Amino acid sequence: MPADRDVMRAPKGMLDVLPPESARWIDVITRFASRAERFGYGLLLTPIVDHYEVFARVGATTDVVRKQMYDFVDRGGRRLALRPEGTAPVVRAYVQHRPPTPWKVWYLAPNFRAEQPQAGRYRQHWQLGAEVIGIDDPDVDVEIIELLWGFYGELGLSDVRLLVNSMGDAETRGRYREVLLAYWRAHETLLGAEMERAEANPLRILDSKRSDWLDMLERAPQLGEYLSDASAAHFERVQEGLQALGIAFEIAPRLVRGFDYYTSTVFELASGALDAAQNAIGGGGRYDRLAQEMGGPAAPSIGFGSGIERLLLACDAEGVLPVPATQLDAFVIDLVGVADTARLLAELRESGLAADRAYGGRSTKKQFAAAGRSGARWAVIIGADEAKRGVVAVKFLRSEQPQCEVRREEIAAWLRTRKDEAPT
RNA sequence: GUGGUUGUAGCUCAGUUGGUUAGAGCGUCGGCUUGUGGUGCCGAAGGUCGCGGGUUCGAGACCCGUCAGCCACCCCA
Repeated sequence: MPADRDVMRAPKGMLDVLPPESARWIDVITRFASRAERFGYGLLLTPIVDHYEVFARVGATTDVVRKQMYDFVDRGGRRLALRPEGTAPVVRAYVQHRPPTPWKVWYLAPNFRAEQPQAGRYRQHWQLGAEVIGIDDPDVDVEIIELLWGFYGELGLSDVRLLVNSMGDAETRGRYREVLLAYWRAHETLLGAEMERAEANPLRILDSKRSDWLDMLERAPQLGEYLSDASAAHFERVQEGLQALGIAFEIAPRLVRGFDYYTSTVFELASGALDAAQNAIGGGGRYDRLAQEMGGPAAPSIGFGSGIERLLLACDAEGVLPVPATQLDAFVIDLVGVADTARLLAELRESGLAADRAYGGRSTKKQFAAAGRSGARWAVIIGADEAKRGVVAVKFLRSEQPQCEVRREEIAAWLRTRKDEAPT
């Protein structure tokens, strides 16, 4: 049996998010939810586990599926897996329920991948994402990128690069694959042990970060040259749409991304403030055949995922989205142990004010210290003398205004009025 | 999964060529006569030196293993 100290802690590569840091999560999630709803997307909630096959369909050469999945057999003998990525469950839900298209949904969900953890790379990480199922209009590609791009702007991020590319359709990819494979074979010496990987999935080598391959990669044949007329036209319209909205992008010919299901438009948003290898804060693309591959109707689709942990690292690096200051309005201080404290506190809270107190019969001094630490705007003091006269004392904790008295029955309304007048 | 690096109180870190009861700052708690916070002064709690083994008369310091964080590859958000 392992010792408590080894086991009474979050599993490797997984995080606890404590207050006050967690307040930033509320902030990020709320902004995304509000923006997505404004764009006409509705929240989709799917189970945290799905049948193994749902993810297996994502692709046989997709690493996330092949060697990073947390899968298990449940008590009914079903093979299930913790969700390793966000798109497959959405498409599965589409295939199952057949909602009218275009089906526009957003989601917030944890993903699980058993990889080697690092800062910005966790075994459980949370993604905010959006998908549009059942339409291949390039305007949708533009909209989905705009949804994500503008979200980063709303968070205050400015050092973000948008990389776009087109993977083409199945036929172009097949042709390109062969060309690329021939090219890798010509560089077999340089590839060495990685030649096996190159044979299995020639595209995967393209976005390698190895410096000794840089020259070889730059000279490699480019996918763009092999695009069909239809694919090229689609990609062209996406670029025009982005330009029309003033969204700055770069074409990244070697951007191929790690999921087999991608076709046509793919994109990635990289934070320039993160110099680590984990600088991709969001990414996605088209997957025009996935619904069919899951046994559903033809439903060309596009979507993206954005990792919350990385997003927050990028915010830290840019010095934006600080931990929000406390929102506490009032701190109730009980100087004489009167029974009214709980009642007064309840009144304030029920009237919509954020209010708190100290516990355990602390001394006056300690209660004021706690009030100061809490960041509350006012201390509402119940003393023997005041209670006798039917009033409470109000002290301003964030300014030098003199302390005043307010009638006991009016205190909630009194604080509400002042809170609404000057919300600081 | 591969390679590298780090690991001392809740947090950030000291800890001299291995040598007695392991330190500081911040934070927490308490006190400075019990009705007024943020500053000040005093005090306290809090550490199996990540864990296990080894070398040694003696290990927080050295060696091996292991776990965890971090970095690169890989992959990706």
